[in-house]
Amino acid sequence: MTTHAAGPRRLQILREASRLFAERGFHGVGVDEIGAAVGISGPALYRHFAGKDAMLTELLVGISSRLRDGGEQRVREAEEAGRSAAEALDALVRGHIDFALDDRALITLHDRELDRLPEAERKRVRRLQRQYVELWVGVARRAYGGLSEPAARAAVHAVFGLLNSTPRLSRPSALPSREETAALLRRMAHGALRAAAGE
Amino acid sequence: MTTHAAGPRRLQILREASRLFAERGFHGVGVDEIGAAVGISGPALYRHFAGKDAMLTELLVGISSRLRDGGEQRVREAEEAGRSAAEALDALVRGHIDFALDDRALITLHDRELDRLPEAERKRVRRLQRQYVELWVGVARRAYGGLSEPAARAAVHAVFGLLNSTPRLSRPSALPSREETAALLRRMAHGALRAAAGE
DNA sequence: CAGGCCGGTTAGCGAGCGTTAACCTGGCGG
DNA sequence: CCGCCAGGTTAACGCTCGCTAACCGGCCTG
Repeated sequence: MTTHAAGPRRLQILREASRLFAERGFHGVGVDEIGAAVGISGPALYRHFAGKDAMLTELLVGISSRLRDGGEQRVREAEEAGRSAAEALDALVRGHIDFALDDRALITLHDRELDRLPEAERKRVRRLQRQYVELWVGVARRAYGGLSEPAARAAVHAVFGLLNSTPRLSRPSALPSREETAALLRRMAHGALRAAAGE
Repeated sequence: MTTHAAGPRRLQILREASRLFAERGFHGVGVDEIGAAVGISGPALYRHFAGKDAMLTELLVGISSRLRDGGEQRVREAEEAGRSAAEALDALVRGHIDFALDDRALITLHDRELDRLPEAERKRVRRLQRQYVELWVGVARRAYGGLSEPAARAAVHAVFGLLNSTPRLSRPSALPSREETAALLRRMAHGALRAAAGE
């Protein structure tokens, strides 16, 4: 079969691989290094993954799915509770911030290494990403009046860039506490969206 | 000597190299490809550059210098004309937007491939980047009252993420016109900064 | 207690990479 | 007219990389 079974080793490998890929880029990390990071060496990885590409694929598909599924769930919950579109949008913002602050390496990979995937998998990831964007675009347009669809899409991309900026900071120690950072990003995201809609 | 002379060929190579590096990553592009992109093949590049690393170095040092120098000039001009800190900040925003929209490939490299530089050059580029950030931080804190220095730094990084988001769009054709995009980004940047300062 | 399989090991292969070497050519200055 | 040099060429080298092959020990099962 083409897929391997699950297991704690597998997860450990994925965690270390995501860290290394984020630090030095997909092509900049060798399989021996990934193996060494989990205490085994080199070709033993092939007992768990079909190859180096398969690791990146699994990481990117995983993160895109989690983003989209988490987003859809938050919006659904807000709607079922009868909350406003503005509140649903805030739920999306908070969810994305949690993700960006807790899984910095994955966020980095997510918008940096997509082009290193083989064609078929790349399409799959792009589809998930597009669905996530469209979810935001819909909610944002309902929350703010004067947003055309192209403008909303550009604005959403810009907000993603804003929210994903923290992983790029060289020393995270230079940041305020996690809660302060989250609050700051949340305020900025809403400020940016409000301004995009033209006050 | 270690440096090569200037020349149109050199610039042509740098332009194509930046495009290719941005598309597929530094490690994902071979020297033969870069050569082919300018109509010569492979090792002929070594008549113009000491090596592949030297091309990336020159690109990153160049862009970081242009950003910092351009920013300092704008702030200086604003101060000499007696304009407010808010206006100086707007000048920084506009300048950065022009850069992001006109040199998309370079902006991408700038925050994606820094780690592929040899240690010495990387320090040099980081120093330029830090100076640019500090320029923004100073102006932003003068323009808005309630911004602590760590918060201002995080906010500035976030705004960079926002402004640099457009190159990541798969098809730029999905964007509004250049002027509309610039205006949108400008509004969003100021909205985000205002919100960071706490209204 | 025998056997299979799970998850390791080391050795090695084949391709691709950046780089160097050796050679060539056309234009320009003395 | 001669020689030099700038700017190309192709061949080849050495290294690194992803991956496969061959082998092996421990544990669980029949």
